[in-house]
Amino acid sequence: MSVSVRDVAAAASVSVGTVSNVLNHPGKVAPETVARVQAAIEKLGFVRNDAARQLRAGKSRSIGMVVLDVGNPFFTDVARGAEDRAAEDGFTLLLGNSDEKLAREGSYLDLFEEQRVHGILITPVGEDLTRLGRVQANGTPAVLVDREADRAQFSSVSVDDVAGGYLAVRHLIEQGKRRIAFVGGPHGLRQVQDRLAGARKAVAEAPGVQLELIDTDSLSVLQGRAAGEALQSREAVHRPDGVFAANDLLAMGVLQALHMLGDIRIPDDIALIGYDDIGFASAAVVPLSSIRQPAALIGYTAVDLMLREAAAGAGFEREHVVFQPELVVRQSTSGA
Amino acid sequence: MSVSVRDVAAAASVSVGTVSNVLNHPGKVAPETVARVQAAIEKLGFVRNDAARQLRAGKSRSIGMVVLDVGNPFFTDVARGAEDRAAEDGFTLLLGNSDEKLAREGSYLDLFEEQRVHGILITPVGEDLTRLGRVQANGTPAVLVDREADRAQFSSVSVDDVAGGYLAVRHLIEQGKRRIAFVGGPHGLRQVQDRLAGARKAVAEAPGVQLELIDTDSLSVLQGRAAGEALQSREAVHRPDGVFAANDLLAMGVLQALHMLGDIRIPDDIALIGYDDIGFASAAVVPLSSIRQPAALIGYTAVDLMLREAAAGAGFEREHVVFQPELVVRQSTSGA
DNA sequence: TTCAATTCTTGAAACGATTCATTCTCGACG
DNA sequence: CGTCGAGAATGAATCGTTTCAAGAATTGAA
Repeated sequence: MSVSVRDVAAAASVSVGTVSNVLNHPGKVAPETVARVQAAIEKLGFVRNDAARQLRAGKSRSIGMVVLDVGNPFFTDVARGAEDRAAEDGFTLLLGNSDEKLAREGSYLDLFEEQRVHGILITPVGEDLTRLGRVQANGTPAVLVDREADRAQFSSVSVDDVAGGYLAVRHLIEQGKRRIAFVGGPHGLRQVQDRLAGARKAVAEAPGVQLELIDTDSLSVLQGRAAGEALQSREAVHRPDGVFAANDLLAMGVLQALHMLGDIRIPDDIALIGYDDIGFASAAVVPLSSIRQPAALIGYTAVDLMLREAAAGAGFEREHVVFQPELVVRQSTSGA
Repeated sequence: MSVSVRDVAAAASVSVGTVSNVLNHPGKVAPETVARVQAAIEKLGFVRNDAARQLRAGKSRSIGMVVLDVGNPFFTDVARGAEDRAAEDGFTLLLGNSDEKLAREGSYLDLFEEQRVHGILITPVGEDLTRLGRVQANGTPAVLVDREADRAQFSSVSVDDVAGGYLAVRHLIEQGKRRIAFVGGPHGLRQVQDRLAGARKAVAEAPGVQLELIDTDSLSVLQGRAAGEALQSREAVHRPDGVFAANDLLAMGVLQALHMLGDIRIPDDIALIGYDDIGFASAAVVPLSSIRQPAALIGYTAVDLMLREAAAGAGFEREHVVFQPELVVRQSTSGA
């Protein structure tokens, strides 16, 4: 059914080895032979069988990536950066979506292992990285994205989320806000923990400022809207006057709820700041203040580290790149 | 280096065939043997080599999908639906991003062919589908997504874009708008052509209404912003009073430009409507009217058709599912 | 004319899982 | 007591590509 090198070899009256050389080391083959083989390939419509190729090579030309949420523009931006770097070296990016679920994350890791992927980029759902450690021990380099852990074991590319949380809440406090609410969850996510830790730090430095936690099940617009509705249904005096959402999707949900259902003024009654600075943040009902992370660069760098680790082999010194987040002020916190 | 069935077989004192049976047809193996083999698998940390598996099987358990823009939530929603359907049958979705570029589309098709993918879902960049036809002829079913073509050759799942364009512009006209501008491009994209055709139809029905075309290089927020800035810099009398953008990203860009840079009132001075009804549309500065498409369902259905075609084999009667778009009115066209 | 040095080409041996025709083991039944 | 058959297990052959040691052909120098 499918055309193989054998068929091409026969059609061009050469050996299979020569066909393979034309494909992979054309310099080693006489020009006219190359032409003849290529004509045969063209004529027969030969397409390399990647499975056989990989079987022989022992490793694939793909890189596996698992993100928390493909619906979040932040992660698609990271993936884009990763894809760019991968393409530079002829690698393909396989993108998996864990949806913040351990089970889905696990099944992508299974898949990637079975595919003998060249390396793995992952934003892990939980704290437990033993599974990933095992993969790594078997020779597949893994790089943590947007998350730092056990520095000796995994390379990582991250942004200082504690600093980001601090920036966000300090900014709210500087705007005169005193009753701050942190909207986010699940708390198993390191991003959530760190951003909250930064928030706590900023609050601790400012006497008289209170911090309230409003938990969500995930970092989605829907969850944000639910949180916003909860706030909106409270009596005005019991509402916070500043809200820090763990990411922009949540923030946009909160914004929708507050703005559309209620008569709450933003930022006068409640100031709102998000995290990630996704492209849509600036186009929101009230343009959203946020903490910017260099998404594409994170992805690019992660693949870079991974490829370096793969090339270096066993005794590789793990690297850790930490970017600094940046405060972006828009109308949702600054009425002017 | 890597553990193979052979190693497992040796460790469990059985033959390789038995190990394979434990993996694939556990019913054919005596329970105690299954246990022994599984213990060996566990102990050695055996992971199936997918390349070898595929080589033998001749086809992979993956489905390839090429979309125009992963940054567009519409397509990630479609992909999500596709992934769901694929997962139901144990397939994996490989997601490629053509970025509206023929070259990138081509390299994904190459990749998918080499991977002997089970089937292909694609929103093609251009008009020329001969390449895709060849792939299809080689036994890999291809389903067109959000695009209908040569009905005998490819199955397709689409939305009636002409109807959608018609709905959008008729709505603008009903709001009393008379000088309509269509923002979109490149015109090589069928989506753009059809939506424009619908717009033309609506304009043709309404005496005295003019249609102006504002071309863009792609369907992105950035391009939309450029178009919006161009409009904004015109003298008021030369501006359109209704704008139909070929998708929501463009519309949001236009909105940003008009709203932030200028003193143009929306919808009073200019009414604006987009297409796709992405989640962010309702959270825009001015909540955006749009044409809704059942994104996830489109993806789900596309995989469904593809799997049916793959199962049926050669003499398969192509199917064509066409969904109807729906007008969603928000403040950007209806001041109330 | 011969020999050495290049430059090309060859074809068998891997890679690792799956398949399938065979062989082996029991137990039941006549 | 011999035979038959179901249930288990076996292992060689296979998928299609790449690699690599070895052979063939060509060139130039002596």
